[in-house]
Amino acid sequence: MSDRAPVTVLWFRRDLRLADHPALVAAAASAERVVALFVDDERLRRPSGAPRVVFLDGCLDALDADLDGRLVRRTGDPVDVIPAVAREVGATVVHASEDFGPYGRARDDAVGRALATVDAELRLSGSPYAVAPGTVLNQSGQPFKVFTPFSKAWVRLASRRHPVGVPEVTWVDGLASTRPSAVELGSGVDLPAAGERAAHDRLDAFLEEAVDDYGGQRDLPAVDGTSRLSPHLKFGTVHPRQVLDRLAAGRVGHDKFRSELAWREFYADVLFHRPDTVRRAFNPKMAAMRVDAGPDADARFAAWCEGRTGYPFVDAGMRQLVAEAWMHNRVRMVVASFLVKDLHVDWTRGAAFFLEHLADGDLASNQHGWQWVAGTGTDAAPYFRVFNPVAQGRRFDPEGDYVRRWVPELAGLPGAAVHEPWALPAGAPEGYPDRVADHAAERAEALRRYDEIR
DNA sequence: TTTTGAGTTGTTCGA
DNA sequence: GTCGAACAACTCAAA
Repeated sequence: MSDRAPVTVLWFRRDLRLADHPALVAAAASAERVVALFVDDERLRRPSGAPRVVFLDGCLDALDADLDGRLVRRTGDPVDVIPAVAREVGATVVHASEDFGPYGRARDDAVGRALATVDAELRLSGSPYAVAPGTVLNQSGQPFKVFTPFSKAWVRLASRRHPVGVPEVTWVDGLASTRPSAVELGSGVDLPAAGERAAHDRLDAFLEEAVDDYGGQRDLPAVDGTSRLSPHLKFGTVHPRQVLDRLAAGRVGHDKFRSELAWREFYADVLFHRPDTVRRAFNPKMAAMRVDAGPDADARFAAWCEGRTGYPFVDAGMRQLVAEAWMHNRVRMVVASFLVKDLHVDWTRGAAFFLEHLADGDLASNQHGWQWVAGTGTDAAPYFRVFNPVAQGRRFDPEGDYVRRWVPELAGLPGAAVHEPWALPAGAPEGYPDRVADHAAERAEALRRYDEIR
C-alpha cells in the first residue's frame, strides 16, 4: 500500500542532526528516497560573524560525514535554489523544520510561493524548540509577558514530548554541490568541536560532571560548571527535547538547568510575537532613554570591544568572547551592564558585537538578554540594578583565576587583588589600561537618565 | 470585575 | 563586619 512519492527533499537549516528530527521522519515516511540539502544563503552569513559561520561549516561537514558524503550543498537564495532542486530531482514536496525568526518566516513564505509555481510545496514539521513559539498562552489566550508563569505553562507542554530515533532513509546520491568561499577565523580563535556526535558528547559530559552542582557552580566563570550546549542548540545538532528527556524531575541542578532552557524558549516566543524587538525596546517607554553617541562614545565602545576598559572582570569577559567565540553567562551580564550603564552606549551596539563574535549567537536570546540588562525588555531588570564590575568579580571569581586566565597583564597579581589593580600600593601593572570610566559616578549618571524618562 | 500576590541574575547606605 | 531597608512603581496572571 505504498502511496509514497518516489523522491522528496529535506532542506536542512538549523537542525543539523539525524536523530529526533521530525522533518526527517516526515520526509522518510512520505517518499522512497530523500535528498539531503543545505542552502548556503549569503544572508545567513551576516552580520559577518565568522566564528558562527565556521562553526556552522563544521556542523555541515559532520552531517555530510554521517550521510556518507550525500549532503548536497548549493549556494544562492533559497527562493531560487529550492524550486530549482525540486525540479531537478522531480520532488513535489520539500520538507523542513519550522523557523520562527523574523528572517526565517519571511524566507519560508517566499520559498513556499516560489515552490507553488513549480507545482510543489514546502511542508514544515518540528522546530528548534521543545514547544513551538506562539503556542504557550495564558488563560486569556494571550502570550505571557513575564517569565515565571510562562515557564510553568511551558514545562507542562514540554514534558509531553519525547525524542524519536533516526528513521530508515534511502538518501539520494550523486547530485552536484556548490560551496561558498571559505571564511577565515581570526588567529587564535578556538572553537568547540561541531556536529551531532560532538553535541551529544558535550551533553553526556555535562550530565555526568556538572548538572548536579549546576545551581552552585553555574555562576563561577573560572569553573567549567555550565553546559556549553549553546552553539549546539543554535544549530540543532542537539534538540532541547533530547536534553529535557535526560533531566530528572525534582533534582535541584536539573530543575535549574531546565529553567535555563525555558528562558531560551521564552525569548524565542517573545521575538515571535514582537519581531520589531530585534532592534527596538520591547518596552516603548524605555526607548526614550538618553544614550551617548559620537567620537567619545565610539572610543569607549572600542575600549569595551577590545577588552581594555581597565575593569579586569569586564576585560576578561570581552577577551574570552573574541578568543573562544563564547562568554560565560555571568560575565555576559556584567559586560553588558557595563556598556549600557557605565559607558551609556546603546544596547543594540553591544548586541551586534556579540552576534559577530559568538558561535552561539542566537537572535532571540541575544537581543532579549541585552534588553533584560538594559532594562528595556520583558520582565527586565529594575532600573536600579546596576552591576558593579569589581563586586561581581570578587563575588563570582573570588580567587581571580578567571581574570588571570584572560588578562595576562594581571597574571602576576595574587587572588582577588586582580579585580582592583589600581588599588594596589604599586598601582596597576605596566601595560594594563587605566579605567575608561568611574563606576560610582557613571552609575549615578545612569540613574539620573532613568529619572528623566520615568 | 476586582483583587491580590508576585516579579532571574544587585548595590549601597546606614544602623 | 553584618544586616536589613531602600531603591519605584507597575504590570501581569490568576483566583
